[in-house]
Formats: sequence, structure tokens, C-alpha cells
Amino acid sequence: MVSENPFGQFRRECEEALAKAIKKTLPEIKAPTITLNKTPNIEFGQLASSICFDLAKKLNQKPIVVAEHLVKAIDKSSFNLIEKVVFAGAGYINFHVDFTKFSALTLESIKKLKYDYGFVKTANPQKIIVEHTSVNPLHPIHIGQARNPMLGDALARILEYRGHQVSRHYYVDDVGRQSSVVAYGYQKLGRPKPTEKADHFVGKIYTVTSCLVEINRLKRAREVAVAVRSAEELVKTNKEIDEWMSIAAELKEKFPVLFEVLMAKIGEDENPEEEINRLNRAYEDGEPNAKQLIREVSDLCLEGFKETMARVEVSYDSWDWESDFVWSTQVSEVMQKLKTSPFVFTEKGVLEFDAEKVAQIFKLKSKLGLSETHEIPTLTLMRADGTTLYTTRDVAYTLWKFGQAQKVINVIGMEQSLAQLQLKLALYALGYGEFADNFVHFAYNLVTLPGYKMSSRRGHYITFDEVLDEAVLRAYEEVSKRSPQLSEEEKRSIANFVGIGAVRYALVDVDSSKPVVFTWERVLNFETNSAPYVQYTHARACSILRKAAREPEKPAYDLLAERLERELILNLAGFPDMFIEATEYLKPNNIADYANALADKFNTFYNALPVIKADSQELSDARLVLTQAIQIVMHNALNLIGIVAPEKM
RNA sequence: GGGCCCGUAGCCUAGUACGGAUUAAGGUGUCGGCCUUCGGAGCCGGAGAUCGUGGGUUCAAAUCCCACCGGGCCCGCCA
Repeated sequence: MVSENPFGQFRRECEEALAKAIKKTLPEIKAPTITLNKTPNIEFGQLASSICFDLAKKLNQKPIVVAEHLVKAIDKSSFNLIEKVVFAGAGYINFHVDFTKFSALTLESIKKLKYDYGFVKTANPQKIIVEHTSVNPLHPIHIGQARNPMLGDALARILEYRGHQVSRHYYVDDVGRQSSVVAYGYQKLGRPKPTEKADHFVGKIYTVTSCLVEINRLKRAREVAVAVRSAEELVKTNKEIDEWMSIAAELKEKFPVLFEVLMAKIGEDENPEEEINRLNRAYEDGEPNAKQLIREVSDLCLEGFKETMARVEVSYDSWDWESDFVWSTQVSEVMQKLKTSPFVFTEKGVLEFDAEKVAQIFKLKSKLGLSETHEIPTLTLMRADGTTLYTTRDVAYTLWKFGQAQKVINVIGMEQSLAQLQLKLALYALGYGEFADNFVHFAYNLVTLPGYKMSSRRGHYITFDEVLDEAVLRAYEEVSKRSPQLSEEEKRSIANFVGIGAVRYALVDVDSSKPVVFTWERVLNFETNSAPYVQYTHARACSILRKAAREPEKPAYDLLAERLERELILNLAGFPDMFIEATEYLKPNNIADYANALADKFNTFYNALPVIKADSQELSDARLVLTQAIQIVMHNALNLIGIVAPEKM
């Protein structure tokens, strides 16, 4: 017999048994919803119901008395996996699984389904777009931004395994002013070929250019302040200039040649800021030279991103350029439609979107989890000069996404929650309520560095590449120390998947709503609760199976009676439920936790109980099957979060 | 000022959506053990927690409600 969800099957049996008993003994009570809880202790069985506390109130009896009646009325003979049902505590009903049958069912199912085990398919498969990463092509991806692709990719993976048709999208935000800044600097340098990894190369140009342009702008602002004799303005501007001058000094020291050249070239322009604005406008208008230039420098940077993402095995199905939506009619069409809706008004010559009014008229506040008294701020849709703003363009982009998917999940930092809410409300305003309902902002909390704030403008950041390099280097040292007998090639390959796995794990492991403080210690952790730990445990399981060098022929599952063995079987049987939950509630960190807990338990198991040299051949066979099952499930779990499950390390 | 998120041993984290069992679960660090058979990236044991604070709801609260405190983020004709 094979079950794709052994624990789920047991749960269903218990629910049915209990429902029948209630119907039989208490026909006057209308069928309550039955939810079963995991027990705190294996001695209380595997599932428990506390329904008697509710029933007791209605019946005006003691919970334990009700429990006793119900237990007596339960006919377990018509069920397969229920060994016994007992009443306990103040009024619990505890269900005990028949371990002989359950172990056989679980282990045989895993053996049969193998690398498909656990991935229960949804009854409602959908086309889903997961947009993630979407780092602006201005500078290398830094560690604060790297949490995004790690979460996004894990989400895409689990949804895919769930049976959805997932498409991973990268939104290239090339329309902002910042893109024009870097393009301007790049142009001034004569469009040089990168002398290093392209995104790092572009990043330096961006940082230095933006600093020089800012200083130039502030100096002109100071002249104005002097001319109009505004002391207040003068003090403020001077302060800003001082700040930027210190950044400039830092940059000059770090990149002396680049700094000198850019300073000379930018100095040729009377008003660099005006040049940049002109470039920006030309780009939005689709002027060919501007297009050529900005696309060229953006592409350069994206090439660097692709290299980085290839290292961590993250890829994308679609690269969506924001500019394409501006150049086509899509953005202007959305604007037109919004303009004619009752939710857009003009104020001081600019178009404003009244998100609050939408929420009120469509009565969305409680649905969106907002308090009735909270007033949602308006959103500016268009500048006075007729150019559009980021969120406006995002509305067009989102509609385009819904043209090819039923559900859209945006992996975007929680600092953009308001903008994402306004975007959702714009969809309602446009009459696309169904889209809005299937529009998910997967918000995650920030990664911060202890000590200082990351600032891409200042060039103060730890790049994701650096973190990966360091992790692989550290892993190499570890492998060399622990397994000196391995060949150089093996060591390098192991160091790579261990180091990268460690980083992926560290960024996925924490609940996405919680902030993460980046420390090297966290990411380079190779001990318990890390990818290397789970990987190592997986390799040990493989090692035992290798050493046994035989297929278990007569496993006697009833001999797996040790508490540890039973707990392991329960863990394995619960993998499908865990997977379903992680997928439905978008909690990739659950997978990491599960893998770690399974590794923990397995480590304890094989340290305490001999597998190959067990007392009897039948027991040894049973433990071998158990070990196989653990190896398979650990492999499947690691796979879900994009981590290699090695046979040796 | 308004809104959102976070607050669990020295440090890091699970549990919170859906309230349940005398003892709130791991890790790290700390103290003490383990070449015992399958790889010590490991295993076993000890100490270590007013679950931010105060109220409330409930037979039952880390979990739900209210108020407050601490930290972060957002409230741009930036993205």
C-alpha cells in the first residue's frame, strides 16, 4: 500500500472516527468542525482532540465525562491506522497510531515514491508569476538585497513542486533617474569595457558619478541661497555639501583614477544635473541614442547579476523592462483609464489617485486588514511635466502580468508595503477586483549590518559576491581540515555547494517577517542548524547505506519500536503536511526547520542504535529502510530550498 | 502626528494564521562527559526564560482583544 501523505491519512481516519462517534452519541448536536492537534508528547498518542471542552459546555457536563462517552462510541475496527483511542487529562481524546501498519505504510510509500515523496499536488493548479530580486541595475547586489532572491527562489520552487505553473520574473527598473546617472557617467568615460565583473564595474561608476553630480548640484544651490540671502537655506546646503565632500574623499581614495577622470569629464558640463534629466526624459520618450546608451549600461550590470545568480542556482524565465511599458502604450492606457475613474483628481497640476476613496467605496478595509479609521494616503500618478512615476508604471506592469497568470506574487521588501497597497487598490479602481484578490505582496523584513547602515549611494555595502566567496573559502578550509584525503577537485566542488548552501540556508531560515542582522557568524555557520549540518547528516546516511551494501530484503517494521525510531517515522510521515502548509502559507523557512529537525533526530538515532549490526537481520533491514527513507526525505527537503544533498563531503 | 512590522534564556531562533495537557522547544555560548560499532561538520548530560509591560476574554493565553513601552520601516512630482 502506498500513501502520498501517510500522516494526513491517519488524521483523516481520526477525524472521521470522531465525527461518527459524535453523530451517534450526540445526535442533537449539530456536527462541529473537528480539528485535531499534535500531542505534546508521544505518550499521549499522535493526535488529540479538545472538542469535549466545547461539547461539555453545551451539554452541561464535565469534559472528561463527554470524552469517555465518545471514546466508547468510537468504532476503530472500520479504520486501518488507529490502534487505540483513549480519554485523558481534563477531557482530551487521544488517538494512537498503529505503528506496525503505520511504519510499513510510511516507509514503503517513501521507498516507492522516492524523490516525488511529499510533494502533494494541489487540486487547483494555477499559473503563478513570482517576481523577485528586481535589483536596480546600478551596482552589485548587496547582502541586504540578497534575501530577496533566496526567498523568491524558494517560493517559486515550492509552488512548482505543489503543481503550479510558475514563472520567475525579474523587473528591470531602468526608467528611474538613477539609471540616467550611471549612464551619464558611463558615457563620459567613453563607454569603457569592464575591467572586472561587470556589475562591480558599473557600481563604481554609479557611486562616483552620483557623488560628483550631487556636489555640483549642491554648489549651485548654495549660490542661489547666497543670492537670495537665505541664511537658513545656506546653512542646510553647506551641511549637505560637507557630508558629500567626505564621501567624495573616501571615493577618491578608493578609486583614484576613476575619480579623477570622472571629475574632469563631468566638470566639462555646465550643469550635469540638467544633462541627466534630459537623458532621463529622452529615454522615456524612446529616443534612439538614449535607448542605446541606457540599455547598454543596464545590460552590462545585469550580466553581472546573472553570473552571481548562476552561482546560487537561481534563474529567471522573464526579464521585464520597465521602459518597455513606457514605450508601448500600456502605461498611457492605464493612465487614461484611471483618469476617467472617479478616483483620480488633479491637485496643483498633478494627477492624484485617491486610494482611500477606493477602499471606502468597495468596502475593502477589513478585507485588507486595515482599521476603518485609518486613512490611506493618496498616490501621485504623474509629474507636472507629464512623466510617470514608479507605482503608476507598476500598475501597467501588473496588468500585463495578469494577462499571463492567475496569480501574482511580488517578493518586495516591506518598506514598500504602502506602494503595494496603493497598487492593489488601483486594480480595484480599474475594475480588476479579481486580479487584486490574487495579487500578493510577499513582504520581508530588512537585513541590516550591525554598526553601520548600508548605503549604495555611499558605496557602503557588503556585496553578495563577497559573501559567497568568503563562504566558499571557509568551506574549503573546513573540507581540507576534515577530509584531507579527498582530491583537490573534490574539495573544490564540496566547498562550493557547502559554502553556497550555507548562505542560502541562512537567508531562508528566518521567518521572512522578522528582521535579520547580518553577521558573518550567522552565514558561515557550519554547525547545527545550517545547510552544512543537514548536508553532512545526509552524507552520513548515504555512507551507512553504502557500507551496508545490500538491499534490505525482509524488513520487520514491527521491530522499529524504539521511541526514537517512532519519532523519526512520524517526522517522515509528516513531511507532506509540512510541505503543503509551507506552500499554502508561503513559509519557505518551515522547510529549513523541518530538514534541521530531521537531521537532529537522525543523528541521535544512528549514534544510539546500530543499523548494520543490529541484533537481527530483520531489524537491521528495517533500520536500513528507515535510513533510506530519511536520506530521501532530507534530499527532497533540501531540494525545495535549492540546496545540494551530497553523498559525500 | 498616522500606519505597518518586530520584541521568547547572555546571543540566535521555533512555536503565534487555527488558544489546549504536569516540564515553553532547539541552537550558540558556558560547565562536565564520549576514539562504543556505521565518517567527531557528531553524540550524551548540567546550569540558563518575569514568552517586552499592564489589563481583559476563556475551563484553558507565548498564541485572541485593549492600552502602553522599546526597536525598525513607511507616510516624495524617489524607486
